[in-house]
Amino acid sequence: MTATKGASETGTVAGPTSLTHDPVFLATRLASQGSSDANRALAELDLRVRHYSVLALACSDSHPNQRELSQFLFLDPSQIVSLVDDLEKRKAVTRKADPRDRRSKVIVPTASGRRLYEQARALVSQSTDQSLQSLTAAERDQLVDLLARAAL
Amino acid sequence: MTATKGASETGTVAGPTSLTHDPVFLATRLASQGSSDANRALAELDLRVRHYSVLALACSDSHPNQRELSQFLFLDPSQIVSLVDDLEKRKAVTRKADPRDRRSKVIVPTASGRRLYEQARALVSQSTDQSLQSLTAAERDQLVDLLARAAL
DNA sequence: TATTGTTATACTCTATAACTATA
DNA sequence: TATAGTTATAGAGTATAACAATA
Repeated sequence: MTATKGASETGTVAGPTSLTHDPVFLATRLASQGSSDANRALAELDLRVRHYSVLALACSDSHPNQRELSQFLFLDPSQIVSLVDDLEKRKAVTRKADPRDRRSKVIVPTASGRRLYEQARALVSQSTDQSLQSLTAAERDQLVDLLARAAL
Repeated sequence: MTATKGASETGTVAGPTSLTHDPVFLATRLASQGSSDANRALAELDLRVRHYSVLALACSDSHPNQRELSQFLFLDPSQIVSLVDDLEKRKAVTRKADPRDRRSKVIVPTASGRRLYEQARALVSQSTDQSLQSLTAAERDQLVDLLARAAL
């Protein structure tokens, strides 16, 4: 049994607590709820949010190597290995040795990897709209701005 | 080796990505960073954020039973059992059968549990200040308000 | 019959250390 | 010596099902 609920429910613990004013607790709740929803949405592409994050960065213009992915995603290098392994097995990305430092492997998307990313992005976007339906567009922008300054 | 970094670093993936505008991704990063810091701060009390959350709700005026804790914290009922077991072992809370429904067990703090909570709260508060040092007090209030409306 | 709490179990995620190949 | 990636492994967190007590 899972305890995850719909977006606008809090369970029956109603009264204000120190937790309900704690930004880290609230961020954890949003992350848990949002990731769970996004995982459900990505299931039809046989992807998880972790893989989606790696794929998104591979498709960006930053041409990240595995160490950079590790730092940006707060994941251990060994976890990146297995995520990239998975994406490589399904031909969504390849590891390309950096000619200037052959220890370093740049993760580059294949053509089908880019198509997969676009499909996934649409699904995640829908899922996020759902998770944040209680905010107006302006409030959502404000939230993104504040979160980016706090977390990036 | 852990990949968690200080509050103002992003690693070397600099360019804007869809991820850097994704509220769920950003919340996940803040949650990961903030919880990691809070766990480190709580270590001196031999507490983890999970236990702290349960203790905080037990010390609130909502008098939660285990099912309510489960729903509010997005944790499985079986996980609540083990968290409450831990807190009960160290005499911070007790399980009190609800006379109106004897299946239900209300989690109530002991006197020393309340003292533990106050100590923990101070540590978590400091840790959160650290995590959110890049925001002004007004911005932080705004963030809490938006997160509460999105996540509660 | 349905619900609360509990136990047991399997699965995923995370953290740590040791190794290799390059630098 | 130090760093990028890899492997192996152990520990923490999560999900699922079955059960006892109570409603």
